[in-house]
Amino acid sequence: MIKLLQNHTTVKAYERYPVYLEYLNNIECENISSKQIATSLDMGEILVRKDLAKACKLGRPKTGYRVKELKKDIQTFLGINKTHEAVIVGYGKLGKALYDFPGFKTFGINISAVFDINKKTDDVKKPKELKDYIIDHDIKFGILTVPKANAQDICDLFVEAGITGIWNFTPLRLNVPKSVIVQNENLAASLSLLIKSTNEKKALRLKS
Amino acid sequence: MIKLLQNHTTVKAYERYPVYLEYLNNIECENISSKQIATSLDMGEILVRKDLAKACKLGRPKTGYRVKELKKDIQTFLGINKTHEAVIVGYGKLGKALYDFPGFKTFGINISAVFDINKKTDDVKKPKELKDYIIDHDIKFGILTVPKANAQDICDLFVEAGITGIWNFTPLRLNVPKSVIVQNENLAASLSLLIKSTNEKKALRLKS
DNA sequence: TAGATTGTTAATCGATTAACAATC
DNA sequence: TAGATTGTTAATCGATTAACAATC
Repeated sequence: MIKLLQNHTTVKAYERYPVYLEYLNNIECENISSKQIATSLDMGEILVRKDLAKACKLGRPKTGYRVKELKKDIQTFLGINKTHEAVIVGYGKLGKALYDFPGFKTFGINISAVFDINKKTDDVKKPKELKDYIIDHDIKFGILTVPKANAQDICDLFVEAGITGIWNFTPLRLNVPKSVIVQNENLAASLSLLIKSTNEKKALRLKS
Repeated sequence: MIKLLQNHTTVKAYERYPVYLEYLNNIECENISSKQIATSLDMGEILVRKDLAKACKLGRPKTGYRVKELKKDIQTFLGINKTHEAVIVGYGKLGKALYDFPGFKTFGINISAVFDINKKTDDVKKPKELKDYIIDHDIKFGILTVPKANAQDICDLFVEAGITGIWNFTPLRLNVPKSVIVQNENLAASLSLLIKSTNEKKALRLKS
């Protein structure tokens, strides 16, 4: 079996890199130590050092990391130093909100086109054009914000057309070949975690 | 130090329960085995059994779990069997999209009011009313979809007014007392993970 | 040199999986 | 009874943390 993520860097770890990047983008200084980063982000100092070691070669004793180079290294590491074309399918409220998501620019994603069954404006294309469009424009990323009932159908079109990464905002677990990556944006799971954590904390407070 | 999540159930585990629930809501049968669930969701059978064991008491050899009871047990376990009041602050595109998020209903969250600096419609309230509103209506959850620059200020209002759970859609790491739970919805991290995974898979394919 | 900070190796911790006994 | 499935105890695996040597 192909092991997708190497170097013992786990999924969870990868989610930390954008956090580092966001932090680094908002500081002024030229150099920074792992301790400073860790303190600011409320993380373990050694963990930060280990993460950074995977993404960059530098890091000098006594002075720390050069902020400018570090940012560039993390960007390269994440593969966001080049532009990737993407489409959004499902141009309801969530699709519209995502269209303006500033993160796309930060991460080198360009929204090439949006698709929806209802042609709401001139810029919105029909799903029947989707497959050809993806192939013609060599799109690699698809963002899925359609109703659950249509999710698998659109997903199949994505796969047939050669898309390799799907950002799935529907609650449906998509059926895809192993070569396609699906990132499930599970808002429901996230919300449920918030509720559960809050309840548990309340319970603990009542107990103590 | 207070240990927030007990019973060796980790954060990651809690995100699986809504997935089980979603799955159970979409099947017809009366009974289901851990093996069936595991196969359908592409998970480990034993993991499913362990998860379910934490949420419910039943589970009968040979027949499996009663779907109806199992759903109820998971709902109780997640604390979504009662309604919680919430407010959304920041009524831009994302805020509007979230307002219609069907998950709120599923998880017993009622959006009591929305706030924005710009009074876009009659229903949108001004942030200066926020604190009093939260106190008067005993709101416990705040959903934060304002620009990053205003995030900490609104967060502080949340805390002062007694909100205990914040769903944070801004990229800012909020500063809160230990008694308040923040669930960061890190879209940027998620997107970056998708890009990274896709790149790695591509690299692996080229290599092999 | 002394002190600060990195990076690596070993230890710990926790989550997942495997093995298996219990039960219908 | 035999077979299927649960639930528990032990083993494995991987991620985080601790300890410490290396370096400026």
